[in-house]
Amino acid sequence: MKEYKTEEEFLKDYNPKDYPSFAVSVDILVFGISSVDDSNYKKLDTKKMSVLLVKRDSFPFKDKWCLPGGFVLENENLDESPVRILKNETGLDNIYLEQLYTFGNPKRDPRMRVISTSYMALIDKDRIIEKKLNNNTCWFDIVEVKENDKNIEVTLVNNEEKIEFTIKKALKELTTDRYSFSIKENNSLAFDNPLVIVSGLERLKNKIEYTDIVFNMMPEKFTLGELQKVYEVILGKKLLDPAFRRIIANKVIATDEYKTGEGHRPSRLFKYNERNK
Amino acid sequence: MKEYKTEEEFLKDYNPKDYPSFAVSVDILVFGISSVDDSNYKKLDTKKMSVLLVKRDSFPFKDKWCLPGGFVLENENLDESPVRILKNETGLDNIYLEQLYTFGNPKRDPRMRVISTSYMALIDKDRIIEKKLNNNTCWFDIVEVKENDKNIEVTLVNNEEKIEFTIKKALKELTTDRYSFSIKENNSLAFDNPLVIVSGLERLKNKIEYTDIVFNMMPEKFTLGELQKVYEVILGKKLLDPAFRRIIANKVIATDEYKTGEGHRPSRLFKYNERNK
DNA sequence: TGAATAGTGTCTGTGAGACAATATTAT
DNA sequence: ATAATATTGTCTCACAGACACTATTCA
Repeated sequence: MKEYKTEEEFLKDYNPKDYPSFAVSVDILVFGISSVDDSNYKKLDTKKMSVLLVKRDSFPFKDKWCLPGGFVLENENLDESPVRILKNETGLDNIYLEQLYTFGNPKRDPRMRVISTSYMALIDKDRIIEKKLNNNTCWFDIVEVKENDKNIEVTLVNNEEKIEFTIKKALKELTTDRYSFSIKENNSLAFDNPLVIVSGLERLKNKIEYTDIVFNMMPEKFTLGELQKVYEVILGKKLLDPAFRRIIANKVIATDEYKTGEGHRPSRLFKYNERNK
Repeated sequence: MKEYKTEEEFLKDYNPKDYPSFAVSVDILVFGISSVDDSNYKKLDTKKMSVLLVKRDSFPFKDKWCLPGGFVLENENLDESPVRILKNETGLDNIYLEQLYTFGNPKRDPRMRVISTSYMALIDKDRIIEKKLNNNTCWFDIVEVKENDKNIEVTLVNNEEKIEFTIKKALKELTTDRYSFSIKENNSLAFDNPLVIVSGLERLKNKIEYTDIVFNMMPEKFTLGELQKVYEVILGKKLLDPAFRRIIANKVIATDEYKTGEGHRPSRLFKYNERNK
């Protein structure tokens, strides 16, 4: 092996082709919260959470749905790649993004060896509803997440289609960590996208409890009832009013405005309290 | 654009060179807990946490210390790469590993474009102390982690050397997430390794509270005093005995054995209670 | 015997769960 | 008036922090 005196000298001789080469892609799991009108004028709108999916128009996985995503560019910072792709594919800009997990199964993509880093994006879907999505891009509502010791079953629907998949939970052998996930049933989604969705759901459920992440999914002003409904959708359970109000008390600031015309007592509008802690 | 009828047909024509190519590497942050003999025969051994570092013998970053790691192989699952590398570089086998974060700054490595996924490994260092490490591999004790609103300062030492670095904490602009980290001062470590170390310290601190991860760093049988000292080293603060015992009460099972000969009342040995929840 | 840790008892304050009660609106 | 949500009050229970006390060993 040749000896080099300086780093410059070494780099001049260096040949990148000596190392295995991979394509690197990102998958973006976009969660959006939106309102569902209730027919009863007295009832509050309910909230639902949706995932943004793209219909693949080319191989591999042609005609299956997949998460928005794409390849990282040659001189692009990994963390900036999802920002660019989200803007291109969906027109969405200035959005909360966080890295989830990097998947690197050699058989992930039949074309070539791909390493894929997944990101989770959170938005208030009502706020961007007017933006036109590409016509191969579509919101799917998360209508059911059934979890027990062994499996997680997820059901997504849009106007015409229904997507279902099942994830198998397994305790890792050696470790005392949480569960590891593997895909058990999946007919509609490309790649290992079901794993990404489940990881994101878990991450969101956890982080809503100890961060202020939820306010990325809220409009600027909101009632506590609305905020509570968002918590309930994400956590998948009802919360008691007084307990909820205690929890979020110092995360919000009251405004002077009220939301009226709802067929019942008007409720005060609140804002996110950014200076919290 | 040519139209393909089947996936097979498409794949035959497909040329991987159409996509930017990256090298993919893993960095492994190995945390080990070990005992420090106290000169006073009556005092309990204290515990310390150490990080495994390797001295680089080639460019880039020649003669700097870095985390064990290497390139992912062509047909290797990403998550299996750190297992192989750990075994080769250190002889360590059957170890708790979890993925931390994937770093992909284009200037990370002067040789070429590299994406690097970091993993955290946890071990009971006393249990493997007899294994001979390569002579360019060395444990550094984490002797100080000073954190305030703006910075995290970390000091590592081995017998001869002292490594210090400072990480700058910044609130992300858009997001309401936790802090984002950047390197402020670093003279001794290669690549972005200081970021990996700090991420791991944070992850460990968090997870020790809501998982059983700590038992990966314990011998099979241990006293509650020892376990408490490990918590204290990781959390960086003293804990009160009764509170601690309440917390870990259903994570451990008492054995019939006692640890004696310590110059004070013997203490019962406990085991990890695996069937917990 | 004394230093040191092991292990337990218990008081207090905080905070979540639960339920009740009151307030206010649009139809 | 009524249905529906908004908002607050408060009781109880679980649990963490804090401190005190007892137990036991070995040089």
